[in-house]
Amino acid sequence: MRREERRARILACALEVFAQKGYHSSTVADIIKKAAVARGTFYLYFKSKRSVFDELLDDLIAVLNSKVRPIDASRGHAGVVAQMEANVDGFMGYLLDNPAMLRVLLAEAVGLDPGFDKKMNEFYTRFLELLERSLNTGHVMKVVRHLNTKVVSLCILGSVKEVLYQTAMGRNLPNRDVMVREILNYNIRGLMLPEVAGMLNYSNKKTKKT
Amino acid sequence: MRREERRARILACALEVFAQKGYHSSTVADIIKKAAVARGTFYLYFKSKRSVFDELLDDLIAVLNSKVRPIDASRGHAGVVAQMEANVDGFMGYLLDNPAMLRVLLAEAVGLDPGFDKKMNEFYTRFLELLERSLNTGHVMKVVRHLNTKVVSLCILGSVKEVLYQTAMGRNLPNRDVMVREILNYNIRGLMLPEVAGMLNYSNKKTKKT
Amino acid sequence: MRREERRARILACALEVFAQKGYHSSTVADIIKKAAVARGTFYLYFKSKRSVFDELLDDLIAVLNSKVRPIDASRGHAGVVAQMEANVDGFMGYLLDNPAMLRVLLAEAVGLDPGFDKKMNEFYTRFLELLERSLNTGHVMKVVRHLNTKVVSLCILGSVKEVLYQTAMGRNLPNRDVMVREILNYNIRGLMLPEVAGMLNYSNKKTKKT
Amino acid sequence: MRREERRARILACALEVFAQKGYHSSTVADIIKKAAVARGTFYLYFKSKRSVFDELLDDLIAVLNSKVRPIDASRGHAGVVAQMEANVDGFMGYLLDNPAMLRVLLAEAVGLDPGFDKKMNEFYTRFLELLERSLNTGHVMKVVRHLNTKVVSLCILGSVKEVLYQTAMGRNLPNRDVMVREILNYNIRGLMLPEVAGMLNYSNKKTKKT
DNA sequence: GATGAATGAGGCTTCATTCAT
DNA sequence: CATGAATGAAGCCTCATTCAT
Repeated sequence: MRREERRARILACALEVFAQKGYHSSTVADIIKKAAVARGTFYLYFKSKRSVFDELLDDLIAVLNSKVRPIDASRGHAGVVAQMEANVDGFMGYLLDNPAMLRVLLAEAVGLDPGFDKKMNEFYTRFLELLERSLNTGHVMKVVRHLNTKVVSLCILGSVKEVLYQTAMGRNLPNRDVMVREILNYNIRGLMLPEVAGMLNYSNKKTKKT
Repeated sequence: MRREERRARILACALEVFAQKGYHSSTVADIIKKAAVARGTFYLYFKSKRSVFDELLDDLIAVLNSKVRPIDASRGHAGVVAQMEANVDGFMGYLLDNPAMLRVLLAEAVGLDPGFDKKMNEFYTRFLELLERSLNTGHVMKVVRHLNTKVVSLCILGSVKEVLYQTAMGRNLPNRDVMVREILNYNIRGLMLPEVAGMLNYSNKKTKKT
Repeated sequence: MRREERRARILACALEVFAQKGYHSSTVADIIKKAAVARGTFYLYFKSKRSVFDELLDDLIAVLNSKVRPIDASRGHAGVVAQMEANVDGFMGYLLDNPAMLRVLLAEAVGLDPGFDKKMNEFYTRFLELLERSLNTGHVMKVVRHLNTKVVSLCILGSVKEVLYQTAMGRNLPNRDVMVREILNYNIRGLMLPEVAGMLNYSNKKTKKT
Repeated sequence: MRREERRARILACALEVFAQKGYHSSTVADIIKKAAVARGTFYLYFKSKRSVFDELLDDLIAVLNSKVRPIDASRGHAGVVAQMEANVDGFMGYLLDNPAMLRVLLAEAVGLDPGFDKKMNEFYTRFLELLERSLNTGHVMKVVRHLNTKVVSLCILGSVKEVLYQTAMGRNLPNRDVMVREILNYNIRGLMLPEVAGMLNYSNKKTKKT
């Protein structure tokens, strides 16, 4: 009991420190100072500085994975949108409520080293597969237009990530509800008025390239 | 002349090293080894390891800034799309042709330290302002639907960045033309078939929140 | 307790090293080798190589300051001489008993950098003010002849310093008692026989200059 | 001709630089910048940074040696004083007219390394021998009182050096004439009024020591 | 378990000197 | 001769990790 508390305290303090100073600039000294434990104690609970970050990221990934569910297209259009909303809202909500986690995920865990890159890659892959599956289902159900699921899944992911990333970096943005609604509308409808978009047949145009 | 070559060689090698190992894991030793120059030579051309990265990033930012132009909505719908394509293609094209730059921008320069964060923030701010202006113009010209320009600009930026980011991380994706086309279509039209999207009036729904 | 011992050990070894090789030629490697501690240990106790020297000098200055007291002329001629002797003997005694300190003060701390120069300047200023005050008092008490206290204070200080300095540089000199006695007599009486000195009225001569 | 000029220019600039920043803080870059010659040129004229300092010091020592002559006591008391004055004035005058030399001699060349220490030692030894000889002669001629020539020679040297040293360190002092006169009076007469000094028989007292 | 002192590998930078043009 | 680019040895300091108490 005591043991788990101590461990959790260190973990929580490490999160704060990493979020504030970044992984590389954070020292074990920073963490133990904030956690008010001795240096040796830190290594009693964790193998290394790196393993603490690892665990934080693993926990975060597990939580986020639980926030997103594949979309069941059989429940009608409104149902699809509701599920999309639930996913975006769940994912964003958790991170916006935990700004330290947000920073760690989108700023500090990026480009750290090949090991982390792999972990992040797997994490995103799960989301992307889920998105692709949802898009495919949607297409079959005549809800989603014809599109390249691989690329568009990335676009969807990117639209959510960027809003969160810029939030983490301190950009001044509307509140959560507005952000979620705008992201969903953007994803559902794109940018243009339907009558204009309908006039374009960009998708059939031959794109010339260098 | 010789002088500039030497400098460029070191810069290029540093770019490779940074792209491969990340800023923090890269050492001056790595760079000079790759460039086959002596340690002192490095410091003859650059003030510090940090200043090399700085310069690489500044150069990259300058190039990318030149690749993107605000959209002139007065040239008709097709013109707008062509300009969007030119922007996306120019931006992505340069980075896809320079994978090391791509990695540095989207993976290695993220969360490095407050100084770099500021620089990146300014860089993205310029793009976002440009996007916002374009969206506003488009809205006035009755091309772009009613939307929150701040949030949607981030979505647009994010959709491009994520495709590039995952490319940099080695995800297997279609070729450049397909990616550009899909990104544009995604941005113009969103995900859903127009008839379906038209049935939804999500934007008017009251979103409840915790 | 152990902690202070360790610190003192490093400090003592650093003193030896500085005395032997001079500040600039001494490396942290030299110090830790002599102290038989690891590199990191050194920095556990001291901020930098410079700070060790700083501390040695500060300690030395504090000790030396305590060795010298202003002269109370009210205790008669013999009393004045006794106080002069106590001062010279206390000052010289400590340094002659600590040859490393002696070398550091008079050889290694000279012309190191503006920061040290300032410290040394303050140190000497305290002595000089004390000397000036004593000379003034002595003059009022009709013990000390008419003289320029500023210049003569320097002369007194210099006579002591030079004897110590040359001792530090290895010049073969008489033992401490003889040195103290000779310095005192020199300061009290000057060089010449009183009857000769009395015949001169040099101080009234007009000195011509280029 | 040209060759000697260039050499002299470098030497002069090096002197300025050494005087201003000290030997260790001065870099070859500083010197060549001030002299406006190329790096390679510097090494065309001098073997090393160290050898420049060496030469400066050697030159200075030669000049100073020429300024001081042994005292011929046969010319009467006034003559002795005149010769003392000539020596002190010559020595001090040159250094006060060349503040850079002054700083180099008394601040920068102190405790540099064993090689310089040796050179300085030889330099001072010459002076001290000269002083000792003069004192001995003076004693024989019944001009100088009974004293320990070794120690008192150091005192004399020290009184001059300290005044110069503190001048070099920027202490505010009277003009040259006053300084010379005060130093001479101090050396001839000591501190005390003759009648007081005469009452003391300090030199016969037994000095007790630890 | 808990502590915190000790460790030492490893990184960045400086600068006197050399050498090809 | 003059130049200045190139060199690399050497020094300082940090900080993750270990270990004796």
